[in-house]
Amino acid sequence: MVKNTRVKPLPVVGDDPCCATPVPGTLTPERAGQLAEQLRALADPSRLRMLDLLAQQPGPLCVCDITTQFPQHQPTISHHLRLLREAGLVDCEKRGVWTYYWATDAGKHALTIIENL
Amino acid sequence: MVKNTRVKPLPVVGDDPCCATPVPGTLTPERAGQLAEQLRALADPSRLRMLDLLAQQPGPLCVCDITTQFPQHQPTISHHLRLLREAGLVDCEKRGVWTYYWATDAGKHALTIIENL
DNA sequence: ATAAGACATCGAAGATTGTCAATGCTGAAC
DNA sequence: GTTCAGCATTGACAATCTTCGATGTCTTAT
Repeated sequence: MVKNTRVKPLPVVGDDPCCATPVPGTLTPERAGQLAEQLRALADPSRLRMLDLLAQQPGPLCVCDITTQFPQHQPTISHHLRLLREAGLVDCEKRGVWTYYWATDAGKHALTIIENL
Repeated sequence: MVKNTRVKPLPVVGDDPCCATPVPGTLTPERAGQLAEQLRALADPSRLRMLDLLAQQPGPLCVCDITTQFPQHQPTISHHLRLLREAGLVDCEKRGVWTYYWATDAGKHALTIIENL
C-alpha cells in the first residue's frame, strides 16, 4: 500500500515486479491457527523435555516418576501433562492409584520433526 | 517417587520394570531451551502466515505490502517481523524509504518442516 | 528548509502463560 | 469407615505476549 508518488526501487532479486501485489500465501488462517496451537504446546522447555522423556521409555511412566525428573512441583507437572495430552502428543491411563503416561505416535513424530529445526 | 507401601502394577506394555528409574531423556535442558525459543517464534498464527507469505514470493516484500495482508496495524506487523528476524526466520534490508523482507533458508526450512505436524 | 510518507520504537492496556499453595477426588490398605 | 497416598483441579500471582496509539527517525519530493 504505497501512499506516496515515488517509484519503488527494483526488488533485491531479479527484475520481478514483486511489490505490485504479493503472491498470496498458502496457509489459510484456519490452518495457521491449528499449527500455532500445536506449536504452543511444544514451545516450552519443560514440556519438550517431558515429551522427550516419555518418548524414550520402553513403556508408560507414572506421574510420580516424571515429577522426580523436573524441578517443578507436582501440580505444575500435572498442568503440563494436561496440555501435552490436549495437544494429542501424549496419552494416559489410570491404573489403580497411578496414572501412566506415554508419548503418542503424533508426539514422537512431532519430536523427531522438531529436532532438526 | 513412590511414597506408599503398595506394589506398583505391571506397566502397560510388556513386563519391563519401567517404573523403577526412568530411562533418561535425550534432550538436554539447554537444547530444550533453544528449541522452545525457536518454537515460540513460530507459535503465532500471524507470524506463521507472514513467514509463509514471504516464503511464497519470488522476491522480497516491503512492509507496506505485508501490512495490507493482515488485519493488524503497522506497529504490530513491525513487531512480529522483528521477532521473526531475531529468530533468524526472515531477514531484511533497507532501500531508501522502504524496508524489504524475505524468508531465510532457515525460515523456509522451518515452514516446510512445521507443515507436516 | 519544509512537508510528507515508510517504518521502527516506546509506553501502556488487556490477554495468556508458568508456577505453586491449598484443596478435592479416588482407590487401596487397615 | 477411616486413613493415606497419587494425582487433578482451583485460585492467585508474576511474567510474558499481543496489540495499538503516540512519537521518533530517516529519506525523498517540492
